[in-house]
Amino acid sequence: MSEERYFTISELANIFDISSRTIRYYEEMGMLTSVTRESLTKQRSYTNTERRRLKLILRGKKLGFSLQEIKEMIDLYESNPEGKVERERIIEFADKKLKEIDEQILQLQILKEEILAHRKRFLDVKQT
Amino acid sequence: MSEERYFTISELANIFDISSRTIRYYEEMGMLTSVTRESLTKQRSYTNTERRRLKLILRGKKLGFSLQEIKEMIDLYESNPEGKVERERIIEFADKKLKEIDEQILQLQILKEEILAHRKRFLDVKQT
DNA sequence: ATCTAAGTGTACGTTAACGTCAACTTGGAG
DNA sequence: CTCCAAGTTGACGTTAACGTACACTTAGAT
Repeated sequence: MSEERYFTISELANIFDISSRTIRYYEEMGMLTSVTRESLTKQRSYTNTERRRLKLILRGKKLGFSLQEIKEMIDLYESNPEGKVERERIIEFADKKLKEIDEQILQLQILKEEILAHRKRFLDVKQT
Repeated sequence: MSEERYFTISELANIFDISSRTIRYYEEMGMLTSVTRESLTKQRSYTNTERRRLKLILRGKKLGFSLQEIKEMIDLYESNPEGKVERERIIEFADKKLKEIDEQILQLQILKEEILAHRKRFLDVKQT
């Protein structure tokens, strides 16, 4: 399953419709790690793994999370916890995030209802 | 039903756990209108209507919308459309927002599933 | 009337998340 | 080898959404 497909920075940028600068910025922030092939080259190269990470980051952004929050999630997501304490910390964090997400979904549903109600009021008014 | 309860700026700030500066900023942006009582006083006074608006704004923020987006929604929400064209524009806007919200809910559910799966993996590992 | 906590306008400061520009370096087509 | 589009590293610019500081003004308890 090891597809050794490599992406240049502008390829990734095009795929996700963002700028190269943005990708470099994410790397600068430690949210992305480019695979500089054997340090022979100075240009960045990305694998499918990075592609997926980028997708994760962008989804997080769309959902209103800050880059810092996203970084925290990804870091935990990819950490390999040694002891029991570490694992418990992760579980705890996950539960916290799940609660936040549920709350967010709930709020979105409320907003949705309100917009629907509002929309209906305008449909009802057939004549001025 | 006309409860003539008035709020000072810091009362509202305390209620929503934000700063007075933030409220003034929202007003400056045209998202909030203080009721300066008969222009006798120079201090702001808010009614329950403004309280609700503020709640709307803060919910929007929590959901990742920018103040500009929230302003657009509120403006449309409170506009009294004259003609048919105006009403249609509002319906259209509402439908667009509803789609966005549904998409956002979907993305949140996906994220939720991923976190749950990840969480499960750590629960499964009982012994190191 | 007075005093003080709360409010006001004005203005400059701050942080996140990039945009933009300049002065190079790199790599692949011809 | 030669070129040039694409990439790189700084560094400074920008915008949204407030924070903060200052020099007043206002309101309400005493």
